Amino acid sequence: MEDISQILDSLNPIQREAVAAPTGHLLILAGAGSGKTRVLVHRIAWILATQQAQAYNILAVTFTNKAASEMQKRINQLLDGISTTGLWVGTFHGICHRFLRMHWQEAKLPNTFQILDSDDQQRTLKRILIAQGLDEKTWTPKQVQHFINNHKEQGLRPQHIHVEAHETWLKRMLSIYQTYDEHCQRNGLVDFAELLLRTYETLRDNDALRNTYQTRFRHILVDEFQDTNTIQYKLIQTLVGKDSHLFIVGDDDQSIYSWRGAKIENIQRINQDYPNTHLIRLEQNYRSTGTILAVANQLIANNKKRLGKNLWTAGEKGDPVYLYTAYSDLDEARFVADKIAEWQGKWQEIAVLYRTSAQSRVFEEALLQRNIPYRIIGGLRFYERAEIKDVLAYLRLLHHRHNDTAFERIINLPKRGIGDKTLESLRATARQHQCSLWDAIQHALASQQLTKRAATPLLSFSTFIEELSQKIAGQPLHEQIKQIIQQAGLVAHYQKDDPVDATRRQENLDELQTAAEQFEKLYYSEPDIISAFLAQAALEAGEGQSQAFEDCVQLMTLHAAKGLEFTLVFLGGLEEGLFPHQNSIDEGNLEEERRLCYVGITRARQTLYLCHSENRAQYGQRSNAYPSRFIAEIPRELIQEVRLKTAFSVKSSVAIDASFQLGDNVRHPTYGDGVIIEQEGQGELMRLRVAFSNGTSKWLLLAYTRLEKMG
DNA sequence: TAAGCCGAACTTTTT
DNA sequence: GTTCGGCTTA
Repeated sequence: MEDISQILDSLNPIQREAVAAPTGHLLILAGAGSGKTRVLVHRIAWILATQQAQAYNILAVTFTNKAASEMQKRINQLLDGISTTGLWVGTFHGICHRFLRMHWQEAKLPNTFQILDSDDQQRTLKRILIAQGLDEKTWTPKQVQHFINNHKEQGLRPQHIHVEAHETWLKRMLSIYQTYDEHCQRNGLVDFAELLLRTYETLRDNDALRNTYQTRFRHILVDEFQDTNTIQYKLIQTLVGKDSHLFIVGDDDQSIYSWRGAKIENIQRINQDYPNTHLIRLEQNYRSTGTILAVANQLIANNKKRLGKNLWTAGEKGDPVYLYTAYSDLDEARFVADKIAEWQGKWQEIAVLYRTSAQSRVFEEALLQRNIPYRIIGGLRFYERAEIKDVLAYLRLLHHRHNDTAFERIINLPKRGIGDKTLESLRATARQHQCSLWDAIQHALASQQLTKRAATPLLSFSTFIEELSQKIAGQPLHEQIKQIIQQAGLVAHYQKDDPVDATRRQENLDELQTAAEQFEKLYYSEPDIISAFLAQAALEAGEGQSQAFEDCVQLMTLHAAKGLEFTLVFLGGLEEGLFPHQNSIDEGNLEEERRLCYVGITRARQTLYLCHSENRAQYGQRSNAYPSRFIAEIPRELIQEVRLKTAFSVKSSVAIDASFQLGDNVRHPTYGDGVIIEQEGQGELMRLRVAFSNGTSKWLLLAYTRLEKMG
């Protein structure tokens, strides 16, 4: 590239220092909104433009597909036509998958190995547990899944785990782990954690291969390093050769995934493991107002375990941060929705953030009532939807008859009269012959031991799959999918199963065909497009819903908000027990909750509303709630409390609004709208009987209730 | 075999 | 208060 300066010109001095740093290991502590992605992208462009290395020598790792594609896109923009062929940008899992596809022999995998997603893994484990005759109450698939993934993420195989003779629980767990691994190996299945562990082990044990990659990757860039788990860090360490340079970007204050195995210690360990690492802090924030940053800084300063960092901005102080004390969760939602309704800009500039997904419902209802379009981020993703997984299971089985996971999913979908009894005998046959369930059908039919009632549907299923397989052979991917949906009669099945959901499912199936068509266009040169498509479906589960409604208020959990920014942010449910969550309080994990709050606050560009409620319905129970300690940790002078303009009674206040009269329309934070139908007593002892629109009526002591007088 | 009823659980979730 | 999964009944 002729114009190297263009890569540096748009950066501030510290960003420039990071981007143009001489080779050597670098740790960039990048605060929220400090231009983290920008620095990563410009660093890659800088390396290429100054010809320190070829694209082929660079590896850039991210945590989400979104971040990876964003980075790839921005690199291409910046380099404007200069080839980046050979550059590896992807998620840990994506990169490991690629590696294992290339080196399946060294990794001791079949070249047709399939990825087992979380759901498939759980189903597989469930079958193993049942096969071993274990009590489902004591040995839940979920618990076992957690145990296995947890150990794989620490790089531990069953034989590495020390067990004492008396530890029966652990012994049994290890034996299940072992059985599961053997099952996967036999059937060419690789779960998410295995992608990483297998790659690590292959590189560790194969000197030639390791040397090749260590020599190749002269620049290894890692984003969101505070989120790496043990095996991910080990993998990185294995890739670092004597001429490799680490460029690590992270923010210890934004580490919010310890419950998922992320080790915040990794970022603190870098200096020990690579003593010559140069540390650079990016503290200038380009996102939020001075006040919002002050609030964030003050809050996070309460954490003890920090590398330390203070965000600042050259911009304005801006609005104060608002605090609204709601009477109930409904009132909180009403307030938020009313404020949103006043908004002059685009809906998509607004986010409502909360600690738990269950909180979204009241916000949804309030927004729905006001006809404000919204979108919930997170939840079930496209390729995780049952109907999508059903079709993909057919596709899998049609191309790999011995895939038992796929087989189990669709053997009786739609209903073919093959029930648990028949299936159980098939499983037994499969175990006995050490074969797949598909082959077990042939054995079972040949042995003539089945009743006619069981044999007939099995035979027709087997014929159906064979015929469909011949029919779709050689056809394009989207056509195969179309045929599967039609021939299997899936639409009719969903219609019968749940007529209300059927339309939505149908739409998703159409979407799947479109997605397949797009995939074909993009990867037309791929030799095995079916496998590639299936792998992508597992690794990149896609968005929750289509992007059709672009301009929407965004509702999401704080975890889902990481990395995003909005002009106007509402942070709801700041209550003890909810945020910080009770479990975190009990586990003494308050610092992570505080970081989560810090993440939430730093999402806001211009205006931030903090909300808490004095009363909240949870698990169908209504109870009192107390303001979160995080509110108390923010200096009062940075906060402006919001009060209602309408007449309302104030608990323990001197002035009790006496303007309530018979017949007045009122609103109660918990019970909703109503009319005053009786009145007795005076002053603080005044009691009002209110008939609510839900049909109930209640006596309310004015001094202790929170009634609002309506127009 | 399949539909319907009842009891238990319930933070966060990417790959 | 909802959802999921297991158990019972037709």
